[in-house]
Parts: sequence; C-alpha cells; structure tokens
Amino acid sequence: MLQKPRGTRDFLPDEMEKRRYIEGIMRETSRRWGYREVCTPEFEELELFTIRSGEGIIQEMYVFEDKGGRKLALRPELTAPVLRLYVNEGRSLPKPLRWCYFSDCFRYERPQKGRYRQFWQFGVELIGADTAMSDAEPVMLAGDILKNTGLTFDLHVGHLSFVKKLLEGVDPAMQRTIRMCLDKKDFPALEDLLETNGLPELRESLIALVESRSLAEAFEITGDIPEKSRIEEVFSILDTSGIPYTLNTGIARGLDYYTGIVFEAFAENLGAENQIMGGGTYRLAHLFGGEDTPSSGFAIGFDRVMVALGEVPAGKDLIVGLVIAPGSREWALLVARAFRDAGIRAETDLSGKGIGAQIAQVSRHADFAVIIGAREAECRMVTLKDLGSGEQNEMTVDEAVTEVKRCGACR
RNA sequence: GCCAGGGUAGGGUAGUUGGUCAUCCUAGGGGACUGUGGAUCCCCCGACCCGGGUUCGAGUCUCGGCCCUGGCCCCA
Repeated sequence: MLQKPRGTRDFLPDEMEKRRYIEGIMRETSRRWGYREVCTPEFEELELFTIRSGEGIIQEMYVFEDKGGRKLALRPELTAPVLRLYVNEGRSLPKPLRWCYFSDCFRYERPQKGRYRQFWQFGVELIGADTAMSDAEPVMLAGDILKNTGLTFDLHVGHLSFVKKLLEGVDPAMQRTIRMCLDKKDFPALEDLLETNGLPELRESLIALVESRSLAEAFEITGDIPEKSRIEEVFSILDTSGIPYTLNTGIARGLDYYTGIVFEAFAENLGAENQIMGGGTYRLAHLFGGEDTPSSGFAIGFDRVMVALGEVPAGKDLIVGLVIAPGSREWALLVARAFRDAGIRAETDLSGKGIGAQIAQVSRHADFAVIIGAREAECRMVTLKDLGSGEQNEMTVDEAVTEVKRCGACR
C-alpha cells in the first residue's frame, strides 16, 4: 500500500476543524492590529534561500530542477519570500506595511515531536518602520495571538546589543559560537570555549548578563551603549501594554540578519521542540535587491501550537438529517435548500431505505431529523424530530428552521 | 547524520520452548426492517511492515532496509 511521505501528515475532518478554528483566531487577532494577508509561491528560486544562509542549507531543503533547468526549492520558511515579494511589488506601497501569512513550509529534517517535514507557519512582517513602537508592536501582537489561542506560554524578549557590546572585537565566527552557548545557557561549554580562546575575562560578565532580570542590571554590566534609550523605550512600551514577558538577553536567534529586538515563545509539553514562536527586527530587503529597509516580524510554529494545545473544543456543527420517503424527493430538495440558505448544515438521505432505517442512520450523528414523508410532502410541511429529547412535531419549513436556529443559539 | 524503543485488519489486542486455516473487541459495509432511535441477530470486508538467512516448518529466531515514537545534532 502506498504511504504518505515521511514527516508528512494527513488530517481528518475533526482535526481540520480544530486547526481552522485556531488559525481563525490568529487571523482575526492579526486583522484587528491591521495586518493583512499575503501569499507567496510554494516554491522559489533556490538562490532566495541560499543568498544569506549559504549553500549549507541546501541539504535541509527540498531542492529540484524544473523542466526548464531552473534550480528551485520548496520554501523552508516565509520571511525571505515575503521580503522578496516586498522588493518586487511592495516598494511603492505606503509604509508601513503590515502583512501576515499562514502557509506551509518544507524542510528535509529528521521528524520528531512537533517537527515535521511539511509544517505550517503563521507569521507577520512589519516593513518600513523604525521606531520603538514598531519594535514593540510585533512582540505585543505575538503575545496577543498566542494568548487568544488559549495557550500557556513563556514569552522571552531580548536585544542583541548587549551581547554584541561585550563581544566587541571578538572574531565573528567565535562570537556566533559564544552566542549559541549563551542561548542554551550551557555555561560549562562557554567556560571551555573562553578558556581555550584566551578570553577568560568575559566569563563573568557574559554569565551575569544572561542571568540579569532587569534592564538596569543588564546596562550595569555592559555600560552605556548607543541603543540604550531606544531599548528602554521599547521595554517601557511592553511594560505599559501589560503583556507578560521575561527579559532574556541571551537570545541568539540562529542567523545574523537580526538587528536589535529578538523574541521567542516557549510552550510546555512539547519535549525537545518547545519553541513555538520566534522573531525580531531585521534587515533583509537589501539582500534581495531592494533598498535597505527596517523590518520586524515573527513566525509561529502552528503545528507545535496545536500539539501544545492538545484537545481543542472545536465548535460542533448543529446537524440536521433529512429523512426522505420515496416520492417526496422534490419537496425534500426544497426543504434542504431552506435549511442551507439559513446557514444550517443539512444532509439528505442517500440510501433510499425505509423511514425507520433512515432515522436509525441519522440519529448516530445528527441533532435533528427532519422527516419528509408522503404526508408531509402533500401538505408542504415537515416533521421536526429532536433526536436529543425524542420530541417531534409537524410544522412549516420556516418554523422548523427557526426552531433549529433557536437550539443552535443556546448550545 | 547519530542513539533508544517499537511495527499483527481502519483503531485496540492474543498468539506458549518455532508446529492446523492467526484470537478477541471495536470500527466499516450488507441484510433481517417501506412511517420512527444509536439496540439485537446474521453475513461480509479486513492484518503478521518489506527483503534475505536459519529450519522439514518463521507472526515467533537472525541480519538488512523501510516506517513510527521519542532523544541528540541542527533549527532559516
């Protein structure tokens, strides 16, 4: 038997309804902040993804050549495509641009809990603004979205300038290695690293910085830095907004295009892959042929959010099953139309069996049976049977629709 | 790429020191049943992950692969 490719998943209706419900919360929250949806191609020129990350990431992407010999890749993320879109089409739009997206991405990696080869990201990009407010907005929006999904999470916010200041003058490759240790809070490895590279004097200040829990503490360690007042303003906005967050000056965020604010969110019960969101301020547009443009954004690992949420009480549809006697089909179709026009999910019998068998069938999943037999068809009525209580009455279609809607409203 | 534990109908399971036609539950389909309930009864469908090896004989032992679940690495 054919199987789905490794690291991919099928979704049955029950699960799709939950996913759409949560997705809807994310979309609606973004809409309320003024973020409008964009969509980019499922695949892009390979170069779009290697241009800043190097050839190394090719082995973790789905790369292929089309019939015209073009080197293409299934998108492994969405920030680069969205910025490419901005450079191609968005430069003459009034700034700032507030964009969001919800799309699938592909990475050729070893699957594990919360990590799949096809996965969905919900993200936003705020392009063309460079103020404390524009630094803070995506952080606040990310917190708002995650909160509205009902998730329990920790939001960590940091700024790259602190660590950069302490590592001034250190070889860039070494800086990255050090930042990775800080990100993981792997202090033994950090000590080793500093020791063997003749930088032992950094040990105390770096560890103190990462452990610091207030801006004042952090600035005490780094001394004055040019971005100080901007950073203070951003965090003061976050404080004023009431969003719960933790200062974390150790956040490294994988690659180097982040410029200032960086933030991440973590959920429980996710095992090793517990990061559900990451973002920051960055500069990318110039790499894709645009002007140097300040931007800021984040992406949420949608599948991880779904895993972390566990059971989601997806709103159950109220279901009406139409029980149709032979000869009443014409009237039944009109009745079905009336229910559907009223927004009610109505399913007609397909078996052609007897009334009793149809009711038995319908009662397995529907809330109401609408019985349309010869008697009802003749006088243009229906019999509405509440499958919960067993009560049934003959009435007009309008009355039946009203009655079902009334029940739907009070559930 | 590495490590650990797994893989028997759609789901869940039994299978002895290797020995009929592989157990049971559930789900699914059909019927008993042409004006009223999810029941019951009957019938049907449906599996040893794949391949080599040992053996008279492999679901069982052995090796390799694939896949699943976690973890490491990485994580744009």
